[in-house]
Amino acid sequence: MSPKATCAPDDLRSSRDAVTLSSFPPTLRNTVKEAGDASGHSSDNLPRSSLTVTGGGPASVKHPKSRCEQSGQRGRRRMKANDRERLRMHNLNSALDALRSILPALPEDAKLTKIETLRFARNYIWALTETLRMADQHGHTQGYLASDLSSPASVFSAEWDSASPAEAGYGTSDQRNSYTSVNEMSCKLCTRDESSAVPVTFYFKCGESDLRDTWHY
DNA sequence: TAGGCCATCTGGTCCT
DNA sequence: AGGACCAGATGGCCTA
Repeated sequence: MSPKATCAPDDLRSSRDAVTLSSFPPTLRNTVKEAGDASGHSSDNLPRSSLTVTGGGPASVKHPKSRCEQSGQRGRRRMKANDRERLRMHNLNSALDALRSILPALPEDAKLTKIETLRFARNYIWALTETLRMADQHGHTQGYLASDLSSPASVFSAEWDSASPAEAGYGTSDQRNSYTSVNEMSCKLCTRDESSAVPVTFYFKCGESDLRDTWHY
């Protein structure tokens, strides 16, 4: 009942070798680049320490010399490294925002956390892949998929549901709560052309679950 | 108030 | 040598 992905999506670990801008589609790549050029000053990721020094971490304990106290070449190198690291994290957050933006629309005020975004994206990609595979099996690939494949959003409509039918009890008045606390997200994918469409509804989770927990109709 | 999430600082490691 | 990446630690903010 629970189809397993043919690929191995479990390894979400990114590495400097695997994740590069060139690995993104042009549109997303541009988005990421723009975010980088903008120093990651998105509304959600305003650098908190651009003007004030916060955090400091264990280093402030283990290494009494703070940012302000460090002097000389060592201090300058450290400050440059901090700036680079800050920008790197801003770029990473911008990329995550770009990823959120291409995922199926969420209810208002239901912004996914970082880990939820990654997990949900993985499952969403898997669901799209399965949909294509099933459409191909039914011989419906030629007509509508070929022309729209570059734009999944135009091929599929996605409807959010607070919970799967089997777990309808999870629904609460608080959408955000129902999505994140319960750790359940479901997405119904339908092809646009109902006549030739393969009706597929996926329900999957954004929590720490294996794709084996994903099921479809 | 506890717990989750996040931004930041920092030193270590690897790569160019 | 310098930059990129990573993980650990810490404090701030928010919510239940």
